[in-house]
Amino acid sequence: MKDMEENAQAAASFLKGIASPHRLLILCQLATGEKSVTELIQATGLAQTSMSQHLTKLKDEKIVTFRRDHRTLFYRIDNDAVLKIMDVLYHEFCEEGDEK
Amino acid sequence: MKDMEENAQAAASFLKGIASPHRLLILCQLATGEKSVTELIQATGLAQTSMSQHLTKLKDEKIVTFRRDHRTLFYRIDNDAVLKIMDVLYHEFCEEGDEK
DNA sequence: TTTTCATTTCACAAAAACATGATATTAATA
DNA sequence: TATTAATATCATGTTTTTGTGAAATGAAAA
Repeated sequence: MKDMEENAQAAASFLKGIASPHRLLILCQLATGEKSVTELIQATGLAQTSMSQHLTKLKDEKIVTFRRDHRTLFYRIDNDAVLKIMDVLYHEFCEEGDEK
Repeated sequence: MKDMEENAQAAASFLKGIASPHRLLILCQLATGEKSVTELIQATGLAQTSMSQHLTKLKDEKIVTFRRDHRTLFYRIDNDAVLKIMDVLYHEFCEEGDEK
């Protein structure tokens, strides 16, 4: 095991990649399968530039990858940890588990 | 299920509560059991004021709680989701699963 | 009841994150 | 090859986070 501070730094950097309402929305869209940038823009209502920057951040953190088909880029989730975390978040924030 | 944007906002706010190297370090300390603020300061090397502000943020997000014993406050983790996420992070960033 | 200990709150500066508009790139089509 | 479609990059202003020093609070001990 490496130095705890380094681990914490790496883990925090990864978490910051997800810790944004807009990026979570993007990830929710991608959870159902790969999507083009245009599709993501339509589904989320984000501005084009903003979308592009969010995707860049997700790429930087190795959370998503993409493939090109002609002039369209299709993004997809490519990270097990993020899927597990999204599962936790789903149960915690998206299910109405409050009424017994 | 409520509105997706609201869920994303709530989940992101929660994630931001954890997405900091220093707060992860604090949470790692608390993972082994409750600790006083002074103990946390010693274990992490953070400045006193900074520690207090991080703890405030963790309290705001309902990630930790505390009890008072005389003039000492003992903090502890009080959130299932955060424990699950820490487990994922541990396997991803703190284990040397890269050799072999 | 004054002092001390443990901790929080306040005020402010520095750094990081975010959104937006303008421009660039890349691939395809006319 | 000039144009258009899909997307990325750049520059910039704003907001949010973070750290630090100074002052405040609250509970015990002297």
